[in-house]
Amino acid sequence: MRYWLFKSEPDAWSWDQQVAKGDVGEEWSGVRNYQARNFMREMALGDLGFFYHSQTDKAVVGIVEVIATSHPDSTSDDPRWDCVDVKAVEVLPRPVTLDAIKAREDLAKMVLVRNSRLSVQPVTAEEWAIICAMGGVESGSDGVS
DNA sequence: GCCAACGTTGGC
DNA sequence: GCCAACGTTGGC
Repeated sequence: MRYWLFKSEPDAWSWDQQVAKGDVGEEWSGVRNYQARNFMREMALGDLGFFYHSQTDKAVVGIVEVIATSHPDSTSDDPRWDCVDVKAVEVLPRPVTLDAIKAREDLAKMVLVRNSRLSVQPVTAEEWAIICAMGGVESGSDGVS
């Protein structure tokens, strides 16, 4: 079981829209970057990810779960592009801002900090636990089914 | 709205 | 296969 981070502009696809989809979830479509696509191809059912709002928010706002492994992106005719499906699992009681993340020594190596442009990225178990704690998520690394 | 960083494209 | 040009992303 691995951890990830999905980045979205709230204007394009917001956490609220994700929540509104419920357990049906939604394709994480529109990724046109090989690195990001390759990470999605590595994802397994039940993997968890942070939902990050870029631009106006710049904060981790929720947790999603992978509910379909990599498949062709329905929004592209180009067979190169795949994506997974995710569903909203839990909102962060307190969103964790980019500023707060950057302020922490133990999160300095996060991809979010180091390569801000990558839209789908891996998160270590340590980083996951720290951000869950910062966000006020009780369950942390387990039990969010 | 600007600009830096980065990825992709296309000419050679 | 290199590299310049260009487009896009995202923080500020």
